[in-house]
Amino acid sequence: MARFIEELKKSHGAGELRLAHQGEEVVLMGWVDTVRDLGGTQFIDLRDRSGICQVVLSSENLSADQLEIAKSFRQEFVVAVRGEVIARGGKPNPNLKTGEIEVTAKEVALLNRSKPMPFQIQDEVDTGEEIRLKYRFLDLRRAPLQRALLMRSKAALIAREHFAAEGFVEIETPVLTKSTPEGARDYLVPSRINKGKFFALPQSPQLFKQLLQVAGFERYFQICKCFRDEDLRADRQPEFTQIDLEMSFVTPDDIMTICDGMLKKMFKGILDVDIQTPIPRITYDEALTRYGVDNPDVRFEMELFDITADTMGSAFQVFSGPANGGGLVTGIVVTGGAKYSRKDVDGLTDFVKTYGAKGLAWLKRDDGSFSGPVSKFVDEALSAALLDKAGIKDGDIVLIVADMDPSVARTAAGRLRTHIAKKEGLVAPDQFGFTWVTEFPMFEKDAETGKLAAMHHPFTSPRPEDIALLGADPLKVKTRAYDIVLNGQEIGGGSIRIHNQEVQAEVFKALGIGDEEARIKFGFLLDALSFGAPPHGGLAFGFDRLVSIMSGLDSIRDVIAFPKTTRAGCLMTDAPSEVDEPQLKELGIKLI
RNA sequence: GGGGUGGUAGUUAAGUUGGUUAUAACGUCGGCCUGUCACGCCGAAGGCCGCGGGUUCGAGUCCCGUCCACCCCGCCA
Repeated sequence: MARFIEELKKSHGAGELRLAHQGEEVVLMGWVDTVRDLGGTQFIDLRDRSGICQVVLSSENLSADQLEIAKSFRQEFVVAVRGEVIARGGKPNPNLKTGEIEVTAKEVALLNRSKPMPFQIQDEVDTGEEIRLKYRFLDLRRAPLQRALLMRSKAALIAREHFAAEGFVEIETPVLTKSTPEGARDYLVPSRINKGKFFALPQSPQLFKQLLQVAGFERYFQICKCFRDEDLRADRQPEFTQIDLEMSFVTPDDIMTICDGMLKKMFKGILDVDIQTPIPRITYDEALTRYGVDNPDVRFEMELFDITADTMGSAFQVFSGPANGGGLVTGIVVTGGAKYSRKDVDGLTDFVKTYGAKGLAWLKRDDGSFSGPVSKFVDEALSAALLDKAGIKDGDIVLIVADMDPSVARTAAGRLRTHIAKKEGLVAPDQFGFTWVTEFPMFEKDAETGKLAAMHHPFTSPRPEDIALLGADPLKVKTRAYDIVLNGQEIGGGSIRIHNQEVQAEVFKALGIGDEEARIKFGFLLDALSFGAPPHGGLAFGFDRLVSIMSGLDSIRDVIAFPKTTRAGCLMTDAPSEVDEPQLKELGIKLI
């Protein structure tokens, strides 16, 4: 074994060998992917990061001692082989990139054994995620996960190259920082030296990157971990990675342009996909009107219609009630949807109910007439609206959501839109649809307390023309904020920030944050704004989401080397775990 | 916090109305095999049916609770 590694160095990746290497002596090291022992001749597929190559082990080329070692090879043993690349004696294997050749072993070594695998190391694996997460180091041997992490690495490199070329400075910000009660729940870290006090892990480096603008760096970026102690989803992990940037003396357009450039390079460099730039921009209001959501999937049409005005006189209370009561009557037309069974529509009804809709009204169009339980309510106004505004045609179904709360109707219809697109396969898997969504409202009303809350964050700059509205009609105030949306997922967001302490004070006031409270929570920021803060703004990409979409994977867990479960734990390390009493005592912490 | 799906050999699954010894495939182990490539053939081992109660003569199967994984709503400035 010492002969390999110390004297005989690995010369090639197993997956790199081609007919051009014919006749060369190579040294391969890697894992035994499969063993095919025919008795007198034994074939193994040797796998390393680069791929797979067939190795021939036979008595014709190996001594008895060596042959005995070869016979001991099992799946996932770590082995080394010295041998000659030859053209396949048998037929080529079209399933392997190295299928034209094989390596005739002249010397072999067993570098390490392996226990039997908990699951097979194959590209397509049907093993449950629970067992794969427990043995994550084995799951990561699989080619799809290797590809995803290699892609992630490449994407990070392209981002660094892009921002470096644009004059950005990469600066690290603290991981142990101050808890801020706004926003997501903080992960807290106790301080041994300051008993009873806690650091918080950053939800984002937001304030620090603004302070770096006050410091005069003008262009900052960082690829950094962020932490949020909230419930998990397929696209949400408690710790995740942002590509974070901030610039001075810029408009929203400047920032969007810089980000367009990064995305263009990434998609070209990694997927060889050309993104049309500038990426289209629509306002928040337009996104809601056309798609019902602020993260629209723009890869397909099926836009929402608004028939509120057309149903005011309807005899159907489900429509006329909301239509006359400040609500909304909206929906979508599914082309060819007349084929839907009652059961299909029931399923869609259950779907919209999860978003708070009371139900789903539907009408089918066939042979120039409407059918369905609601058809008896189709008066002239509704018929005209469905034909002209909604554009329903023979063979279609129209799905309508009406609600006294316009946002409930919009959200339900909007989610229904993407739900059906997925069901009907309206989007190709390798299709990418980008859009910017701009001019978000400054505030939204908290459903429980009725108080105003910052929609983005309280440092977001209102549109200059809306500053006067801050006191008078805050819900009308629009901001210089923008989200970048890809395939219906928010992959980044940012804004121009407030650089003027009077405006900042007004925003705090609108949020019901008093002077004293503001000073305690954000005193350092207000301080900084008072010492010549330049106009500035920025954005942060959700790096995990971006990579997961690029790699065509459904969950960001698949692009994170060691992800956590939906209960925010790690099945491999068993974190989080209990700690010893002395450790708690040292920190001055007592469990209740 | 709420809703849903699932949990049976190492892995993936089947398991009828509650009924004898809980099946299969892959993997593992042993044997045979010199051109296989998901090698093939023969044989063997391998089970806390997630966990805890309950109903019953009898529970993988029915009931209650609980844990875990995943998906969704709420939440995520």
